[in-house]
Amino acid sequence: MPSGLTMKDVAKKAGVSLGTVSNVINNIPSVKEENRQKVLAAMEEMQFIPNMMAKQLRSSQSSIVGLILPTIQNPYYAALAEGVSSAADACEYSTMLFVNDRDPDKEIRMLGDLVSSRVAGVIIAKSSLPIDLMEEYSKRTSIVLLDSMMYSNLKVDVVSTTDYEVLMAAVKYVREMGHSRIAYMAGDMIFTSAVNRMEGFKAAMHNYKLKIPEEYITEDNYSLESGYARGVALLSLTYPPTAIICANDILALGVYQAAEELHIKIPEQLSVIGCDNTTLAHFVTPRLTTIDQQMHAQGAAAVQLLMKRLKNPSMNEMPRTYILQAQLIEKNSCAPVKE
Amino acid sequence: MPSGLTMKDVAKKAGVSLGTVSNVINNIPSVKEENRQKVLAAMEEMQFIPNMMAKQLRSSQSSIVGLILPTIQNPYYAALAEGVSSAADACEYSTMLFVNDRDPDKEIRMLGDLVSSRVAGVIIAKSSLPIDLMEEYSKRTSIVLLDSMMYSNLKVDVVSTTDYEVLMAAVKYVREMGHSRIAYMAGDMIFTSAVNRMEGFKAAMHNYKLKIPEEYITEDNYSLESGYARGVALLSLTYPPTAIICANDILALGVYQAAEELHIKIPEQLSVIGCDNTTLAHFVTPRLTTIDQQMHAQGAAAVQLLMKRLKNPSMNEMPRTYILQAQLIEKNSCAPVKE
DNA sequence: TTGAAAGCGCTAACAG
DNA sequence: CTGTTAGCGCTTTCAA
Repeated sequence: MPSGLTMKDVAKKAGVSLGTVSNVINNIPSVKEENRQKVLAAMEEMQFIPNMMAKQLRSSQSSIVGLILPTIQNPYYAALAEGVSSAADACEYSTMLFVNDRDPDKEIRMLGDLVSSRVAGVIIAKSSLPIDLMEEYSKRTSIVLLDSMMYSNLKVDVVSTTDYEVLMAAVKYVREMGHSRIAYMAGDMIFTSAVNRMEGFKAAMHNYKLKIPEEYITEDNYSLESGYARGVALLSLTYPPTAIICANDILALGVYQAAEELHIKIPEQLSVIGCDNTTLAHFVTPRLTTIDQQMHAQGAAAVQLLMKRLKNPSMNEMPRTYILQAQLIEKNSCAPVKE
Repeated sequence: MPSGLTMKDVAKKAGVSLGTVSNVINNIPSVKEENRQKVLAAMEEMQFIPNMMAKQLRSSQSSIVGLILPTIQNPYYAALAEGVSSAADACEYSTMLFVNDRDPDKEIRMLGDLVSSRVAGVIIAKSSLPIDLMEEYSKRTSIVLLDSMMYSNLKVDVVSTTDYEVLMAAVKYVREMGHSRIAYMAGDMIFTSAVNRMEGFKAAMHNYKLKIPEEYITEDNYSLESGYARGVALLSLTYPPTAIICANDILALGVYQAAEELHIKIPEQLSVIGCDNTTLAHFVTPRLTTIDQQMHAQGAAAVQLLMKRLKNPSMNEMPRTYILQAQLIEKNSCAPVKE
């Protein structure tokens, strides 16, 4: 590819100095209008496109935001990515996307690459970075974490939703439909959101003075298979739950399949609540009542947090937390208990 | 953020010259082992992370691949993005992601940004860039197009699937189940894949000497609403189709909703084929027979094409086309016609 | 208001 | 095999 013209070429053609061209490009007002026009004309004519790398190297500031995700095939992370990408775009930043496949080594390498690229900041979802590395890297770039492990005392910002509260709301929702045998299907408990949700669930059950049989709480991965297997197990109990709250929509669909197989009707005989409000929730029958995690908004919030730190580097060293309101989205998978 | 140590600092600490440090970092074999160790030790101790921007500026070669998509919330593009990202990662490239929201102006700006960043190459899905701009940009960076408008005579590489053939296969599939009233629900006809599929459909119908009533072919956007509306219209005809082939899975789900509303049973009374093999196809009842577009593989192929051009810049000026095999994925939404 | 000049951190010749 | 040096294309003083 042609290596591209430089500002020097533009300057020559416009008959001004390199500095003036720079001033025009950066909208420095002190440029004489006549010269500005000359430069603009030259740039247009030569189809000049400035070299970002040189600009960023020289000014040692980047207009790139790094984003590290476990995957992007899950609509949940896709929404996050779009939130980040569009918010960054609105601030004239670009997004560098890395998918780590839940491989901790890849996560480390990718974060290293991002630091190496001297990006403005990095947003990481579901980080499981060892705390010493997180500390190390957080000294070298601004980091915003979404639903990751707990890193106390580190200067990393955090975006999250009201996991605790919304789980309470979910319990309340089915409780008020008369349910008392309520199960919770959790995901991987190393992440903050999982922990908070679990606690919200337990607290709500406790408030209602409802017993939680040991078998009603399960922890496993987020797959359809796991949802199905756990669904079958739950529904085969002597006292099966009449409502199941799942840590994501996929698990809930696994429960749908388990229920279908056991000829248990949803929502008449079993209420199901999912989590994430993915498109899936919309397309299954019955439509799945689910918890909206506002991933798009979370992505945008993460970018905002980053921008704040960049604009004010001397900002309070304290990490900031931005908490969004998770919401129960009422659809058709829950119904009052029938006696 | 601390601006970071430089190779100069490393050189000083290791007691060697800047050049030697560079040689160590770039694995130039001529470095004396003793010095290599000293440099490595110094880098380790100082936690040195090289500055990519400087490296890329100086060597005027980037290790970034640009990716422009209409959206990433559609699993179809998410799979593509993951394919690109992971293939790029395997080649030690990073991915810069842009989501243009189907806004042509954004697409132009984003491509400009990418060229400005002097990325190694750009992969664009569903490009609708005016041909003159495409020509202009294709001179300045390597471009690989996926399912875009036709740009003849331009030096842009293309990745696609066997759209024509697979549509023929789809028709064959339902034809052999006895269907003869087969409708095709198309998408936006400015893109190559849409054109090819349509032609494949018509050719297949022609081969089977089947009539295509005018109402059986519709063109509109890819939304659920459109699928529903067109589904209702088709199924309300005096001679409604017994099989509907849709240009994507979402449309097919719209047809599901239309059928449900009209109390038409799928697949007993109506066969439906989708396209894209998104997770949705897997989760609906009955599972949707669909066409797999291999988006993940397409993404990886796009990266390969780029890599080939980079390794061999003097490569044949001819644009290359990489065609992947689309596949009909048989699930449960089609059945033989009942008389 | 502008031009000249000094680098940003790195790579790649080149001499030694 | 290593050190020195000249830039990559840009921003940013600093004088003029």
